[in-house]
Amino acid sequence: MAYRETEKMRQRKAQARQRIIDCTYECVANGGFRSARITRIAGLAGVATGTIYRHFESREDLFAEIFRTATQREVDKVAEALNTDGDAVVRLEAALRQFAERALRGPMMAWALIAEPVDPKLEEERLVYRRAYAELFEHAIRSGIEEDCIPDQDARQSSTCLVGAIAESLVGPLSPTLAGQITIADIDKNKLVDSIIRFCMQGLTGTRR
Amino acid sequence: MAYRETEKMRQRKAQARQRIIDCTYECVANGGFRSARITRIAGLAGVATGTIYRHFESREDLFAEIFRTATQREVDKVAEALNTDGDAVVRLEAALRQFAERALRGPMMAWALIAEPVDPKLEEERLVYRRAYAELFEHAIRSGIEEDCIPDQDARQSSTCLVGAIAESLVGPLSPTLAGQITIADIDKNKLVDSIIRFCMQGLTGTRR
DNA sequence: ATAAGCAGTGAATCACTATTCATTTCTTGT
DNA sequence: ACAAGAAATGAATAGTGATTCACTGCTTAT
Repeated sequence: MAYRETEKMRQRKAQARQRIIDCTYECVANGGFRSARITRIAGLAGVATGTIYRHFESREDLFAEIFRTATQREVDKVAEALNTDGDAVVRLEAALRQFAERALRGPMMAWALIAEPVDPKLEEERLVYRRAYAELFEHAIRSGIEEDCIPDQDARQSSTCLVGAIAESLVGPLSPTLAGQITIADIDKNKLVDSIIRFCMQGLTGTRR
Repeated sequence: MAYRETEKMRQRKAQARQRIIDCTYECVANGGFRSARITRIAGLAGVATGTIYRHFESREDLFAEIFRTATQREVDKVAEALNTDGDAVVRLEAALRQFAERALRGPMMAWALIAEPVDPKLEEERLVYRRAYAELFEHAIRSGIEEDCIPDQDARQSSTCLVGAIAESLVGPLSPTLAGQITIADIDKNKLVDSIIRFCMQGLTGTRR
């Protein structure tokens, strides 16, 4: 025997893998999934195209990992906002705001995750994550119903509507044709976020504020 | 001179064109845009692949026409529902119901139009039509505000939320993996549609019913 | 019947990239 | 220094399906 995997090698490989992930992330954050070419990613990461395939089964697989990592980060942020103090209404507002504001801060990545047309495998991931958001909201709505600050309703259905309303409201502002050209002023952003939230909270609580 | 286009020829060509359109429609209603192959369409229409290109610039072009026709039909139905008698709240409810029920009646086509990942050109069309729906709703909301049956609000924003909420609520039930396997019972459909509408109307009016 | 010109044909081509794999380069233990 | 194996390389390949275009066959007016 002569060669055996050492810690040094393990680390070096892990670094390469991470570099590939980072560069893919950068490519996606820059132009979405569709325009992210393997050759380009390899070039950025300073490896040969073949090397990518020593770390990932396929392009789709690599993308799926990026998708999951990036979306999980967002889901966690929303979960965090839902875990603060206050009644369910306050927490839901905070969560919706978190979601929308983060999306507007990284519009291209948000678009890629929320609305870019993607291959079936990624689309499946997307559905999973939309459900993940919906479930977080659903849970909060249920607490709200128990706490009596939200009227009784089909929590699951309402949560789906929340996800849809916020996603749709963001698609326009996030769409790359616009995002590339127009810079959305902070004031507009705030107005946008406020009015999304108002609609959603009215939908939930049945009361104006 | 010898050959000159006659009425007979014009009609024959128009028929071929229509056959191509019909068969494309059928293919899309059967498996969405992505799986609709030119060769298959040509086969169904009883023409050679090359003939398709005598009638349409490109595959994308053909699809765009199908997309526009099919979506316009839906938009018209919604517009119709909004044009009946009654106050704005009643008319909006009718419109939302129309939208949802028609989608559930033709789930694959609805999915193709609303949620299937498509090429950029079609995606652009889709955005246009989402705006078209939103504008119809927006107009109705404004009348509602004038009629005093809907409280003052950002009508444009609310209309976008309506489109998002209803689209998202339908995406799950429409998604082909499900649609192919599960048949959605009429009772479930009614419950689904009712709860979508309840959320949306609460979001608009700020009152429970 | 004939010639001019358009419509239809479909096998061959093209375009596009992800993916492969024979080869090279590097790492390790003796 | 060397041999055994692993990792990296990147030019060549492959898969896919839209699109082309040289040719065939109709239609029309004379």
